Amino acid sequence: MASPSSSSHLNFAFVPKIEPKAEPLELDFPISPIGRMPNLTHGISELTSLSPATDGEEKLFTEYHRLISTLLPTSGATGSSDSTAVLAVPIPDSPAPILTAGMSVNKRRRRDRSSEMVRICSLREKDRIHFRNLIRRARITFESLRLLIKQVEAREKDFGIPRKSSRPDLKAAALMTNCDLWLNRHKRIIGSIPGICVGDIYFFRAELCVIGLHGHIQGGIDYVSASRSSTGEPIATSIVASGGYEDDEDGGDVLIYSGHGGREGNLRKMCVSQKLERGNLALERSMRYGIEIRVVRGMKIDRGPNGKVYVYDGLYKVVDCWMDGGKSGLGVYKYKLLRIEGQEEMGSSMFKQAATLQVSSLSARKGGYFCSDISMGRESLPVSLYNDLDDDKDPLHFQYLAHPLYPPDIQSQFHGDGRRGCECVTDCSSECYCAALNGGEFAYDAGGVLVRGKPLIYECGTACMCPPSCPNRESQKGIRRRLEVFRSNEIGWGVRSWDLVQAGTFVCEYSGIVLTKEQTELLSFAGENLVHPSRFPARWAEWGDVSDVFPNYMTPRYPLSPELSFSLDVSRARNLACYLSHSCSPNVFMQFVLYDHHNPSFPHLMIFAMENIPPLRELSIDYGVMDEWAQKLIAM
DNA sequence: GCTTGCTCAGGCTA
DNA sequence: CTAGCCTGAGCAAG
Repeated sequence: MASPSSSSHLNFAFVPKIEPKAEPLELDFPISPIGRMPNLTHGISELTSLSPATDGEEKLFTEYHRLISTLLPTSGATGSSDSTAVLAVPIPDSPAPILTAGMSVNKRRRRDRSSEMVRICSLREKDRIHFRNLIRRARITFESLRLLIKQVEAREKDFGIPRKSSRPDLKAAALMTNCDLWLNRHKRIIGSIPGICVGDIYFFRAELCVIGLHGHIQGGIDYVSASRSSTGEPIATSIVASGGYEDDEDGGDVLIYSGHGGREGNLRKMCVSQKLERGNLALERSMRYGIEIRVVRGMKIDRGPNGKVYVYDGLYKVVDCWMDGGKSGLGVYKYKLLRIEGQEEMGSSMFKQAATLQVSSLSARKGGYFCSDISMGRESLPVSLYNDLDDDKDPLHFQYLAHPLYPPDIQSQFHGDGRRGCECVTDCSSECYCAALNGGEFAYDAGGVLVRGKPLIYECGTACMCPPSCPNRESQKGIRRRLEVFRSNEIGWGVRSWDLVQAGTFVCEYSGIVLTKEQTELLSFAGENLVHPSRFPARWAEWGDVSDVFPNYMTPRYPLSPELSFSLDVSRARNLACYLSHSCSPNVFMQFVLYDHHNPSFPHLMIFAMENIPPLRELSIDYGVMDEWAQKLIAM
């Protein structure tokens, strides 16, 4: 097996990270009961018992049945695999509703939060992956629903239907509640939650609730209530430190947190002194019993849907508690929390570290930065190269291709393909020609976020009249975040971002020299390793999948994408994408896009985020073929 | 069980 | 750009 840097032809770096596939969980990992809590009797399988989407309240559903059925992909769009037929398919007038009016929704009461406290001490690797996948699935469902609801409401607005207050985050969470899709509600987990990593980032409080990291949509202190705790005392489990109280001081490993209460309504100012009750008492009791507290920090950011992110910073212990005069002169409870040692680096400090990288020049950075831009200006932003392990500067030895290079005869065909574009002067609307190509809707929302993956996306392109700022040109605008190719012991080469990457946004294109089917066969025969677009699993289908909530949801089948037979040769020329590492639970996925020509047999390979990816976390994609390869590696 | 009060949201507007 | 207004929904407690 060739190492990433010594192979003579295929030198790209998606080699060595091998993760076993998630398997059904065995139920014997150790869980320690807390205090006088009863021993766990049911086993951890309960943690995974998500019931199917059958229950719920009719009201929310019926409202969204109707609306969403006009938007969700349907099975109605059939057509031949002939590429010219794709262009001929008109906008469906009334898509077959995926949610029929009579769909039965059994009423069942939402499950109450449990009071049984458990601590999960250690997880085997395959359990870790299993839980990670559960969390991933819940987050994708939440975000997909949120984007979908946003899209529905934007369309309503276009039709002049007024809406009072739009809170797609709350609605998404409510739909998931109705289907009993909130995680970790039937056990109160003390300490780390399986599947949630230090550094994970969220944009909405509702999302924290959905995955069970923190139980309150507004409240800062989550605790097991006194009435439900076996000792009759409230026990705190997690806090969100958003800086909402004037007395909060945040020093990273040491956190001074203010208790709640003492305020009226939504006022930020204190009105009366706080009392040692509810969450305040819970934090004090957690200190007394040595219970660890999950800490989520709210941080302001420039990007993102609401200018704010929530970062999970790991476990802390309350070490001190006192009543303070407070800046307002009123009594405020203060808690000193110390971060437990031996955890992954704090997510919030990764933000700070990444921010320093943004402003410092190459020479001012500490060792390891070899090159400030391996693309030599060919990408829209510089792509830096980092290696503090050895002298390998492999990525510098290739010609940098920001966009794929098509064979001349193929390219000449593109010009004769009779393509036309839209004639929109300002913003493209759903009436636009390009919208029709996509089945009457655009793939992206107004903010340029991919609403759901599709077999193929037609962006507005060179033949269109609309301005370059058109939202339907998202992936052709080039990379929007500072990306870095870096060397690590575990993965050989990898790619990471200096900025946080919001789920559903474009990351980069996968580039190389395009080989036709015939050339591919010839070179494969010669033993050349090539990137085969057809081998990427259809991970795009996961992005936008709301079938857990709407069982009739169908994966988009339109626009049609023919079987892809071309390949990319990245042995001579490439871009940063070929340094993406492989994972079975990837955080980015491949989406095929057309914009500069209309030949669906040769789409662009565009990479989008399927999770919110914190700064400096490695990006990983599912190469598909790796399973076989990984097995060989394991066998060696 | 139901109701009420509490809450470091988030969206919109002036 | 920010303050303020307003609706919001889960939870604990009564």
